[in-house]
Amino acid sequence: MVPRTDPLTLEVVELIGTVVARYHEEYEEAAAEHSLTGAQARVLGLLSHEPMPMRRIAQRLKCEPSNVTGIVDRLEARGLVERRPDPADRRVKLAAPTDEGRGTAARLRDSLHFAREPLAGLSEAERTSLRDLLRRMLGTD
Amino acid sequence: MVPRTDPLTLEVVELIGTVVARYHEEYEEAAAEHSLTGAQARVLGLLSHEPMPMRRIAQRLKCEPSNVTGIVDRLEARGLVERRPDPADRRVKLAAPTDEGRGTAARLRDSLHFAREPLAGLSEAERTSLRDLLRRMLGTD
DNA sequence: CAGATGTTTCATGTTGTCAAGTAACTGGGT
DNA sequence: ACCCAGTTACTTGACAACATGAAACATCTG
Repeated sequence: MVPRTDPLTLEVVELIGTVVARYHEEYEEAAAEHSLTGAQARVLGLLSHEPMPMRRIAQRLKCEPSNVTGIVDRLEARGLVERRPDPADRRVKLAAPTDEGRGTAARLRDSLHFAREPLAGLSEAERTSLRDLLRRMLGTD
Repeated sequence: MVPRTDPLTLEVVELIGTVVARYHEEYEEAAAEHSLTGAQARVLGLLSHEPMPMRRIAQRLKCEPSNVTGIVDRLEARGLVERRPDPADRRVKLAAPTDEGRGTAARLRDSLHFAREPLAGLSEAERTSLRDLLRRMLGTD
């Protein structure tokens, strides 16, 4: 019943685990530099692309909507995000970044060095190859 | 000031973000199947390799030692882990998995499908290539 | 003995779930 | 057109887990 996993696959899995760990570390660190928690940074990053209803944020974060209420509350209290009515549906509240929120999101993105610097060590051909392999792994092809 | 990032690199970074998200999802899901939280599963996994002092667990998890106290408390309350004195230093408590804890850890590892199934779609040459690229990215070479 | 180290406890804040409540939309049936 | 039942969006409240920081305690080290 135990799936047979050859050493090569195991090594790749372990490498991915390391990538995941490092990515998280750097993400939290970058968020902390802007006095944000990881969850707050993720939401702000989402909203900086486009405003969206609370419900949609919850779907993206894969958590309960009631949880999003609190996170947006805290972002709103700090003036980084605001709630707007949705003209098409009065039940809906659209969360949108303020100007300051947009600025913070941009600075946050820039301080997210991960994978950008390490990737610089790879040639363009290698990066293309890495992209294709990751795509296939994720079934994004 | 903004580091120039070509579209290819950006895409790779985004793909890695997706990998990270999916990895976490599956990890939490696998943990939940055994009625564990993510943090508890991580600690149990750590200890299943070898017992270690609380302090070391905190270093591995990159959190405060006082946090580990609570996580190990909950694992101990469920009979998955026990605290033993360290014969060499009476201040230290070694956390070690019980037999049941070892079993749970093993079942947990087996239910961690991530990357194993997706990787099956790659040929051996491709997996080797992916391994080498990840190694170089991580500076593990 | 003085200082450093390992663990716990306490206070506090954030994230997460679930259940209940309110407001607003939707699709019948009359 | 109207109303009503059911659904959907969001919030609130209770509660558990996770996380930090400060303070307490026992123990080690020089």
